Amino acid sequence: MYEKVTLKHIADDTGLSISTVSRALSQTGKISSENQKIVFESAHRLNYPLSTSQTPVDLRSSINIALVTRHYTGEFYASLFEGFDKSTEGTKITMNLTSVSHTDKPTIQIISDLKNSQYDAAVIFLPEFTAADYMELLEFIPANLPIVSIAPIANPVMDTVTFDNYRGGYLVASHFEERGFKNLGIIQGPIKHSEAMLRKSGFIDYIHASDNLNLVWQFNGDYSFLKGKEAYENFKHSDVKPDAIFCSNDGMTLGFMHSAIRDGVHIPCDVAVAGFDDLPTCELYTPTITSVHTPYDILGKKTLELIFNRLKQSSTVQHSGYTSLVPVSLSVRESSTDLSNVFRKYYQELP
Amino acid sequence: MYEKVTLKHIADDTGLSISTVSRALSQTGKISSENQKIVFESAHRLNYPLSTSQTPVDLRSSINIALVTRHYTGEFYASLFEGFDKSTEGTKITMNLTSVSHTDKPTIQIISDLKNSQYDAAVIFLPEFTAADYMELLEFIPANLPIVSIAPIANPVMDTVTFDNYRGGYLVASHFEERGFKNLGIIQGPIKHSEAMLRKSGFIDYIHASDNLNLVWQFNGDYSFLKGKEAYENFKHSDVKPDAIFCSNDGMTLGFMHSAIRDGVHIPCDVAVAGFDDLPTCELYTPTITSVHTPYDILGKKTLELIFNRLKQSSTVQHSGYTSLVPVSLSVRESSTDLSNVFRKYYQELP
DNA sequence: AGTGACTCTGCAAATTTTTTTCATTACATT
DNA sequence: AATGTAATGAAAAAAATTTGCAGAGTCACT
Repeated sequence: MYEKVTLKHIADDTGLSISTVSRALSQTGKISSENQKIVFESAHRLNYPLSTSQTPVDLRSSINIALVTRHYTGEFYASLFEGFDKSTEGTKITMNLTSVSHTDKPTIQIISDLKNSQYDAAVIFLPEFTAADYMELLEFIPANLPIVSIAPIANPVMDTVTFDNYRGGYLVASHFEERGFKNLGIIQGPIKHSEAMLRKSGFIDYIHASDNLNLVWQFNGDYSFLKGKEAYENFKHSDVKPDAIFCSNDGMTLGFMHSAIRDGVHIPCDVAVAGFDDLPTCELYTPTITSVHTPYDILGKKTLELIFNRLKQSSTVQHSGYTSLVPVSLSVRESSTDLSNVFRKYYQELP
Repeated sequence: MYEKVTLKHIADDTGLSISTVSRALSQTGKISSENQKIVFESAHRLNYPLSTSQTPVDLRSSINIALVTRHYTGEFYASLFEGFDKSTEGTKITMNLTSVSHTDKPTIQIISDLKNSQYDAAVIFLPEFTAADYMELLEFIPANLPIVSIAPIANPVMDTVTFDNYRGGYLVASHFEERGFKNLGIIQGPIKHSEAMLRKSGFIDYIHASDNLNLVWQFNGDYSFLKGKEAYENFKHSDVKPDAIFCSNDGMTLGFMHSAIRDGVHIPCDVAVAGFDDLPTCELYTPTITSVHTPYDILGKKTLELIFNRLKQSSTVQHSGYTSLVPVSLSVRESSTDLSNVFRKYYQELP
């Protein structure tokens, strides 16, 4: 059995009197800020039961933020988390990855419970959430738990920080034009995902605005590797073949290329390819893959700034629905540029 | 300002008397187990300040376990976390990924602090930790915070659950022999990592025990993609060339293959390759990559079992240094088997 | 140097919260 | 029906926390 921790313990620990400790913890004025800091530090160290957020933000030794997502396999989530983690560098913020995949509890319940598990705020990435889900979430979460979404929604009901998906698609089309491709194709993401539609729109809008480009092939994907392979089969049997294809995410890019290469299709000579997400694999694959680069560390930095400000104001939480877009860029690689003989030799002298 | 939550609130909430609530929370006998459960549930819901682990394990609504690692980029960590998360399915355990990378705090400090952040236990994966580090860690961590390591150590001072790395290397050599390869090579991992040495030993011991096999080439790596590329350069200029190479992890496998393919080397015809970790990429690469499969979900399940038992005993924590090995298998793919013309066509008709 | 306004602190009293004692009830066993 | 046991609430006791008050510094101004 643990002995109960009381003000007396903290008083002994800090050398102050019980009254001073009490005043420090209950924040009823008349206390020097140094001593207040000392008392909170001691209270935390001795494990005095303080309900969450009883400690003012600037006196905390650390701020805990949960990153809530659904799936985890693959590089995408590793990159996402790494970006957030990197952006906590030099701050007293601690990021934690929390799962909503392998559990019976409803997602909204999990997020609401964060408050009781010493979390100060939550970043949610749940692209499959509908407007109704968001509304329900807003109702249930504790009022003093700031939440920021990093998945775009058509009609944002809470603060959102997300990549400029529209511009990503736009950049790809522009790059294809620059490279001299004329007939373009797209493997789009799930229709219900807002960001998939934005990527598509950016791509198509550029094509329509240009005199040189035509959209000649389209395929509905779901972001999975296997759908990418399916897309290739569709492409293979299509009458009109695009010169260049924009895949809405790298998972499908990899699937498409995997099948294509096995079929003797040369990328980019036969068909050029560009993806979205710029996963580490893009640089490691053969050929290396052109992809829209999404700087997770900047996304993280922006998001944490937003949360930090929200925590400081503390008072009323407004889920204003303000969206902030993080710019993306294009990492141009071999899969969309003319190859300077890189693979000419490859497998040539085989029997 | 939040109103302070007292026993009275819980009494009103549950319909019980203050005395009963007090008895339930302080666990001084004479209380029915149903009511105790009800009281704890209510206390949690109303956010009554309970210092961590004041609630007995079987009455908790959830158990929080932290997975502490250093790096995060790449699929390896995503797979690791996914495995753990999967193994919490159907339990009331919640896993969280915690970083020790991007922070000024010393690692040991972070782990010690977990107790204060409502964590009930920790799983640590810190391959670079030395015996001295582990000893120091054991001294500093709170006595009632069970810790299990999932990185092998030569002389384990705390409970360890890890893959059978030795057997992994052994399996690869055995597979190479079966395939008819004679002269083998190895790109080994960092000498300071215990598991890297085990992988190497398993591989080499099999070779020595066999009459058909010779070890003709060796390279010291560090698990990075770039070292894999370096390894290829070394291989390229080496006089004796192995028929088949075991790369101690998939990062280096990818680096080696990347350079080799660009140099017109055919894998597996010119040189066969097998890796370790069986990352998702192994199946997506061209050619697909043979690799030692490490079942993270089973590792997770084993680890969580261990922790759960430890939490139930609660009393004295013994860091017994008991090691438990999770079996690995070999995922055989194209990079080490004779290719049935898969790439014959590829790039053949280029000018 | 003296004065007053101010802040911060500790002691002790006041108040609140929690624990314990004790009587009562319900229910099972003999 | 008598006895024993466990669980509970009311009230008393104990413990913990907050508050009133006085004193000690500090600082600006005379």
